[in-house]
Amino acid sequence: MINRDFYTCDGITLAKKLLGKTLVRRIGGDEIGCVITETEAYMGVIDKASHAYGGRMTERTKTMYKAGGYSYVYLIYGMYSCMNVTANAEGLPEAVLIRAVMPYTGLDLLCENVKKYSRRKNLPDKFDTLTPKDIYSLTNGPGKLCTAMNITKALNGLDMLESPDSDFFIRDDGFVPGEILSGPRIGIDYAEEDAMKPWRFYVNVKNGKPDFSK
DNA sequence: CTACGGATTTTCT
DNA sequence: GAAAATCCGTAGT
Repeated sequence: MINRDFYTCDGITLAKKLLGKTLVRRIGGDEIGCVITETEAYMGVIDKASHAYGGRMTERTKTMYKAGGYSYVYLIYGMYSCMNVTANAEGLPEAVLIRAVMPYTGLDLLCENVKKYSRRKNLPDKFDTLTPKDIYSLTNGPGKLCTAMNITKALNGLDMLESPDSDFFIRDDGFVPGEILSGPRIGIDYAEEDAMKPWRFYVNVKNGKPDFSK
């Protein structure tokens, strides 16, 4: 089982370690499990792209200052949630944004959520005929994966360590990434010199099939 | 394939 | 009052 030490490292290290781990959401006794394929590191007070740049401490950002392994969920552009995991020790506001996942368990429930909460109009009537590429397109963005897994601000600040009564946590199901690629982070043009830093990490995904061995 | 605008509301200045 | 760690449909190449 993943323990606290796993999260007690800098954000860049954690962003790479989270690739291949399973984000688990339980709703009404059913489980949705999605394997993480893309992450971004936000490096706290020294990172102009970070909400906590310069030590900013507001109602929103205070959960970033928690110890490693807690959820940081916030609303972006008025309509989408973004899911992060805090990194490093308490008082160091580093975090890892989860940018994309691959649906693994609970696909039916996941598809129900997309139908209920997504603004997409061109959804197929029958989800059981979806190709791997179609399925991956339901969760290949930070807002999309939160819609599909019904992750909202109500889940902000929760401990992501696995426990029997938790309905939101991270688990190791044994997926091992192949080559880990990296590049600049997305949507942070305002961050000046930090906008170029290669702090986005991802595995290659071909036709909806990520580069994992198990 | 790329480019653009609209949706929508919390958060911070 | 403006910006925001985004997504989706439409139009153009």
